[in-house]
This record gives sequence, structure tokens and C-alpha cells, in this order.
Amino acid sequence: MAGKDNRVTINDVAKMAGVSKGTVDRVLHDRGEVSPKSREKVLKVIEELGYKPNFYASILASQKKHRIVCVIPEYVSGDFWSLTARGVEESAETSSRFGVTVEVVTYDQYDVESFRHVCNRVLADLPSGVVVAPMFRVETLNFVKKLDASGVPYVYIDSKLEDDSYFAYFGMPMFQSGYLCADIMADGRSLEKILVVRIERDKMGYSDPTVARRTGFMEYMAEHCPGTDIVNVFIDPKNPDDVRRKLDEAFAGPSENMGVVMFNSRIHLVAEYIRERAFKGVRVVGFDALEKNLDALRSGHVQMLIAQHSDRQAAMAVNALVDNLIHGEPVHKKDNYTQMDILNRYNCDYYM
Amino acid sequence: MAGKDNRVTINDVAKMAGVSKGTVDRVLHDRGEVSPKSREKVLKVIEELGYKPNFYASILASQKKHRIVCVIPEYVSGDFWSLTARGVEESAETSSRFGVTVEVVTYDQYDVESFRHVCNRVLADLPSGVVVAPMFRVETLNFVKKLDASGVPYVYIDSKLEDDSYFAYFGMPMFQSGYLCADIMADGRSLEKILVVRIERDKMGYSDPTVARRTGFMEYMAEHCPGTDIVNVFIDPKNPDDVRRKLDEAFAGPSENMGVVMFNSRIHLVAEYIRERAFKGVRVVGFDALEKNLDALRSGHVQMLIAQHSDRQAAMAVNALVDNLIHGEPVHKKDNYTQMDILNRYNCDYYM
DNA sequence: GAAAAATCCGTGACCGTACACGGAAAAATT
DNA sequence: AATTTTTCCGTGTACGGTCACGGATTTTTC
Repeated sequence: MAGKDNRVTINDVAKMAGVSKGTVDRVLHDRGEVSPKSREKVLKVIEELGYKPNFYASILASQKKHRIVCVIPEYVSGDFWSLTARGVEESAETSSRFGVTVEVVTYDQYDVESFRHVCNRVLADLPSGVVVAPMFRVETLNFVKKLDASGVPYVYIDSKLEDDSYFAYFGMPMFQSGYLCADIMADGRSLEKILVVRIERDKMGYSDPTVARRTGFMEYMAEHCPGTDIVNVFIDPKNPDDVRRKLDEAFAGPSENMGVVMFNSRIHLVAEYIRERAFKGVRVVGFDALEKNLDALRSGHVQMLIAQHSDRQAAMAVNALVDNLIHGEPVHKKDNYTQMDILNRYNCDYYM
Repeated sequence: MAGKDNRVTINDVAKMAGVSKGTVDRVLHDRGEVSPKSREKVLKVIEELGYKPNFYASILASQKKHRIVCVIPEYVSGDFWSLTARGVEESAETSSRFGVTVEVVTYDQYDVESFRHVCNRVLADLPSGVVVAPMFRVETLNFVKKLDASGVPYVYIDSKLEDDSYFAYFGMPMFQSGYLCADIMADGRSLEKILVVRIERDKMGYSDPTVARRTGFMEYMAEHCPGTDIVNVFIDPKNPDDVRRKLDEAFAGPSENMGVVMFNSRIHLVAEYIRERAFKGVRVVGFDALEKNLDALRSGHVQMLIAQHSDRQAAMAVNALVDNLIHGEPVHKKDNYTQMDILNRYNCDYYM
């Protein structure tokens, strides 16, 4: 506890063990070429003296260059994946001090082929570690299997797959986030109808990370509000007219005491619609702290958001790899569920 | 953007500027003994080459030992200040790598004399930087004035005072947290009565950081729920009998549609009482993610908590000082308001 | 038992910076 | 003009590691 100032160095260990620092270094890095008994002795002395290598001397001396690549969906400024990218950017800065470069490569999340292509590029020039946000189940499994075979550690962010040789996972508990969302939507009020707004793609075969979220939501509703009418509305987010038409239809009936929810980050589309139509009293709940969503929160067109720090998530993913690469540290926890932040108009301005 | 691998070193700069690395070093650290024109030239070359000192070589070479002390109220495991202490502990670990030792000293927050004593001890053996959680206004101002005079940077955590030579502040926006709290308590329901449970000390002259929070709460209520009856209840937290008696009195009347709130971290006392009396339907809202409070959340005796990551807060405070001491970095922002986290039974388990 | 191979280990040159030391050049003094 | 003082700057060592290189021992081979 009492911080010792007399740091013990590799030379101290060497002297004490009656060998040279070269030998100590060899056992430290398991580089072989050390007789069992020297090894033994050095290890014992290290233990006794409580030797900790000087991190900085180490980095300085070993001019190793590690490279980490992050494979995430394409993004444009302000959307969900741009947050992740920002997190990567941030940790890249820190990591560069450690001689680790971090590289972001993106793929079209609606196009398997582009994902395959990116994977191949990564495999062609193997990095020291990989961070991947999986959208295509089979292809990702295939990808990571090859990484694993080459001894390249990989970590999942956002969502994970059911293999188990991943190095770590950082993401939101999807099911629970849906459950929580339902509670926020419904608790203490008796809603007659809830629109679940989904985007067309949901219907297709892609592995959509938000399905678990929807499941959580539905489960809560079934348990706590069996009487509430839940209506699915499918929209094409790229087509404003379509959005307007579909929502007009959905809002047509008796729109008293209604709720609207989306399980991806696009709730601002709904907010926009509601602003246009000047609807009052609709309870709108969504996910992710995109700037557009926060604006909707401020203007009162969205009541609540559930957010995660995807930037921090990404940063932690990268850092976990860096720690491992540089310091050989194992992960603290393999599965890291980041907190679910509930935002409303009164606390959103203090969200990062 | 494209990560350059060819880091430029102090030698490159020296060569380019036609001087020796010693001179470059002198201008880098403003150590004088450099002619204006050499200085000029070096500065220009640094600019051109985009030279960034190698952090690690720098730390390694300068064997400076910095010491930071954190002055916070005494704590026992599980209470509010223990969270802060934990954050300090964490950042202490990181900081030790930088040759910075972090030391925690505590005072009795109910005893000015103990605070004075601690301050004197700190002043007697000046550290390189100070983190302080102020509870006594006058004494703290006096303390920091002396620190300032000695050129020791200090940062406030938790709450800040109205001087302005502090290096930084990390804390929750107290007024807004009260405002938010009121919204969480009252929004969408029509409460008849709200008990504001306070501890005796509130009545005395101590500078209580939670007054701003209470003000925020009251302001919201005045604006949005003028009809709600707000009743102050003073308890002695150390005396369970007193708590029970006072709350019994407060709950005596028509206890339909009631709310209870506390502005410090002791809401678990109320939860305990409610559990004992097996009251139903009371809306209980409080602050801070103490283990006891989280338990109350899980068991349903508290509906909502507003939390802050006081550990992260403390860590950031220490880190800001470390960055400044080691790297001479100025603060990003002087006032750092940490986010206000809304916790209920469904997201509290993922809160760190 | 000598030669070849394998094993083990010490040496020393770095990594990029900080800073003490002492000397050269310029300025001030006499 | 000679001397002293001041200003300015280059040199060299240390910080605590990493790793290539080559030498010394030991083991294997024939």
C-alpha cells in the first residue's frame, strides 16, 4: 500500500539472481535459451523483489509496431456508427503513444459482399488484433475462425456471436435494453397502443442485432401490459414519403394514449414526423444518443432515449487489445456489458 | 491522417535547426539560456516538422516524482465517499506509472477542526497538486488561497466554491440534478404530497452541497406541480429510532399518492423504513449508486436513483492534474459536469 | 577423443529524452 | 586592451528496458 519509491529494476533482479539482465529479459519474455535452473532462480527473485518492468522503458526500447484494425459498418457524420468511429479515433490517439496504430475499415452493412471483401483484405495483411462489429453471422464466424487460426485476437463490439474464442466483447445487453425500454415506455401509464416502427430490412434474413431488443420489449409488455395493442410499422428510412405515408396510416385510428418506439437509432425519423403533424401527447421512446435524437429530446418530440456510450465501448475494446499486446495482460472480463443510460430532456445536455 | 511511422525526434529538430539537442530541450522546457534567434529557429523547425516529444522517453529520463493529495471526507466501505476513494485508487494505479503518487487524506465532514488540521498537514508538506472535496466554505477558501500562493494547482470535486483560481472542477450539476429529480418524481403523475427528507445537519451553518439540488427540485415543482404539498422532514441518520418516529409522523396523514425524496445519498434509510412498514405505492427517488441504494432499487422500495460516477469523477480530477504536471497540458475544460445517470430496477445491474 | 552442434548466457549498442557540466563567445567592466 | 562576467550552447551520461551478436559450455556425433 505504501507507495515504494525504490523501484526495482531489471539490473537489480539480474544481480540478485547472479545472471545478466539479458537472461532476466529472456525469462521475462519467455524467449527461451535459458536453463531451467537459471529460469527458476530469476523467477524466484522477481517474486521476492516484486519486480515490475518499467512500462515506459519497455515501450521505448522495443520499437514494436502493432496494428489493430476495427471492422465496422460504414457511417456518415452523426449516425450511430460514427459514434463508434469516434471512440476508435480517441483510443487510437492514446494507443499511438504505445506504438500501436489503429485503423478503421468499413463495410456496407446491407451488402454481404462488401463485408467479405473487407475481411479478405484484413486477412491478407494480418494485423496484431481485430475489433469487429458483426452484422453478418455466417461470414463473421468464418472470418474470426481464420483470425483465430492465425493467432490474431479479436474482440466483438455492439453485438457478439455464439463462438467462444473471442478475446472480449463490449456491448449493451440487448434483451435487457428492450425490457428497460418497455418499462420506460409503459410504466405508470396505461397505453392503448404502441407502434413499433421497424425498417424494411428487419424483414429480411440479415442478422439484426436489435431483434433481441425487440424480444425484451415484447416480453415486458406481455408480462406487464397484456392489454396494450402492439402494431408493427415498416418503413423505408431512406424514403421520407414512405415514412410519412406509413405513419399516417398507423396514426389513423384512435390515436389517444399512444406510444411509438424504434429499436434502432432512427427514432428521430418519428420525431420529425410528429413535429410535422404537430401531434401532442404521443409517448416516443428510442435508442442512442445521436445528435438528431438529442435534438428531438430537447424539442419534446421524443420523451426518452436509452443510450450507451458506444464511443467508450469502442475505446475499451481497442484498449483491451492494446493492453494485451503491449503488456500481455489478459482481459478482466470477457463479456463487458456497458451501462444503459436513460436520457430525457433534463439530463441529455450533460451526456458527454 | 495517414499514421506516419517516421517519428521526428529531438535530434532531427536539433540537426535541422543547426543547434544541439541540449538547446532544443531548453526551448522545449522554457529553461532559458537560449538566444532569441536560436529559440526562434528551433520553434520554427518544431512547427515545420510537427515534432512531438516522445512521452515515454521523457518520463523515463526525467525521474521526477510528483505527489498528488486528495482531501475528501472520511468514509467507510459502501458509503458515498468510498466511491470517490475508489476512483482515486484506480487513477493512482495509472498515475504511478508516470511517477506520480497519489495520496488520500480524509477529514471528518462534521468537524471543521479536523478539516483545518488536514489542511495544515498538506500545507506543511506541499504536494505538486491537490484534489479537494469542499465541505467547509471559509476554511476551504483559506486553504486553496494558500495553495494558490505556493503555485500548487488544486481541483475541486463534487462541489466547487466561488473562487476562480481553481485548476478544474469535476462534479454533477447540482441544481439541474434536483430539477431532473423532480421531473422523475412527478412527471406524468399527480402526486399529492412529497416528503423531502433531510438530515439534521442541513439546518446548521455548514455549507451543504445539496442545497442547490434542493433548489432545483423546488423550482421544478413550483413550475410544473404547484399544487403538490411539499413537506420537510428532518431526521438523524445515525439514530434509527428517530428516523422511524419522524417518518411515522410524516406518513401519518392521508398517504395516498405520495412521494419521498432525499438529496443526499441516504435514501436507503427511507427504503428500509418503507420495507419495515410494508408501504405500497409510495414513489421513492434518491441519489447515488451506493450498494444499499441499489439493493433498494432491486427490491422495489426505491423507484429511481440519480447517480453520477463519482469514481470516474475523482479519477478524471487526478488525471487532469497528472496530465498537467507531466505534460504541462492545460485543462480541456475548467468546469466538467459529469453526466446524470437515471437508474431503475432494470438498468441498475449494468451500472459499472 | 576430436569435431560439430546445440544450448546457454553476457555484452553492448540502441530507444528518445533530461539535465549537469564545462567551455566558447559575447558583453560588461576596469 | 585585458579581465571579469554573463550569456549561450554542445557534450556526455543516465533512465530502464530490448535484442542482436558472439563467445563459452555442454552435449551430440562419428
